[in-house]
Amino acid sequence: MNVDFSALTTTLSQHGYKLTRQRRAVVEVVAHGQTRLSAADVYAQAQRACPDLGLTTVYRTLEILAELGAIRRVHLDDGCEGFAPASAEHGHHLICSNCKMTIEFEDCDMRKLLDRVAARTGFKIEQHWLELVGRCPKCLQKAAARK
Amino acid sequence: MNVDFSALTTTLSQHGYKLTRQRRAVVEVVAHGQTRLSAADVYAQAQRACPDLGLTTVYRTLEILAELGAIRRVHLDDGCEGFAPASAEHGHHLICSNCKMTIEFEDCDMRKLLDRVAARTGFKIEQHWLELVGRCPKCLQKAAARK
DNA sequence: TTCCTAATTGAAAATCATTTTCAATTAGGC
DNA sequence: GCCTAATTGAAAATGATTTTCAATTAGGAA
Repeated sequence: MNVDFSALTTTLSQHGYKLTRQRRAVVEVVAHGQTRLSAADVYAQAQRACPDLGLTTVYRTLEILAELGAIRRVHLDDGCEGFAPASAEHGHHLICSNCKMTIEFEDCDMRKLLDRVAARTGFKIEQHWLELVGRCPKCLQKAAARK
Repeated sequence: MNVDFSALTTTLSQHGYKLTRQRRAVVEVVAHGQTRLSAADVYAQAQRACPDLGLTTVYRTLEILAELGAIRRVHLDDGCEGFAPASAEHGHHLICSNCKMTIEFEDCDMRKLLDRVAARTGFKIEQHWLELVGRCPKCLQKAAARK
């Protein structure tokens, strides 16, 4: 489920990025992330390990990680951008609306739908963006225990 | 494909909203929209018919229309929020990455996928966000004619 | 190990999209 | 026509994000 810290730093290196303390701190947070995180979330957490980390660097690093495919942008209902770990080349996210826990899933299996819509509209479909929102097992349990 | 201006103003009325000149101008743009539009897009167009329209009112009106289900929020890759007409209770949008022309489609038919992911993860899935991006027939034709 | 330099940093400033404030205006019910 | 709650928009505020630029540093080369 999680992406590997070490694989990630290697990827950064291979793409010509220097491995600064700040970048390592950000990658650490992202690699162990179980929830979708905003830049502010990442900053708050990474700053504990790296107190001289600036928010600007968080934004920059997240941008690079997204470009490298290590994280994926997810839509947040409060307006700001979120990121979630991406271990798969092609995947989507399922997010708990309560605790924000995030799970990646790969097999969206949309071939049929895409073909159908394409055939009907004449479009050539190049991308699809899918995000699922619901309640995770834990939050469901909590809600049940509350009744 | 388009939502009806008149049905929209009636809906607004029925929900207790006054039909101001400004709101009419916004609804006019939205009702005839063939593309996904940002607030700024709507403002630029609606202002022609209603020169004393303020951007604030555009935002407010779009918000109301979204709440009433007349338009739907779509994800824009440039960061700001977009809106697209919604004539169906439940639908999604297909957007041309070139000209931004937007088509709504209803039959996302995701039952199977949702059930599969739910079964695997233990989540109770409540919402799904789906958006397709590609090239519309017109832009495809242009690109072909260019070769 | 040391040196060097291009890459990187972050505080401050800037930018951008959006929301709030509040006095002035107005839609529409009576 | 009157009245009032709803609505307006310019200005200000807000919050997320990006840019600027002098200072710092990662890591390759010697």
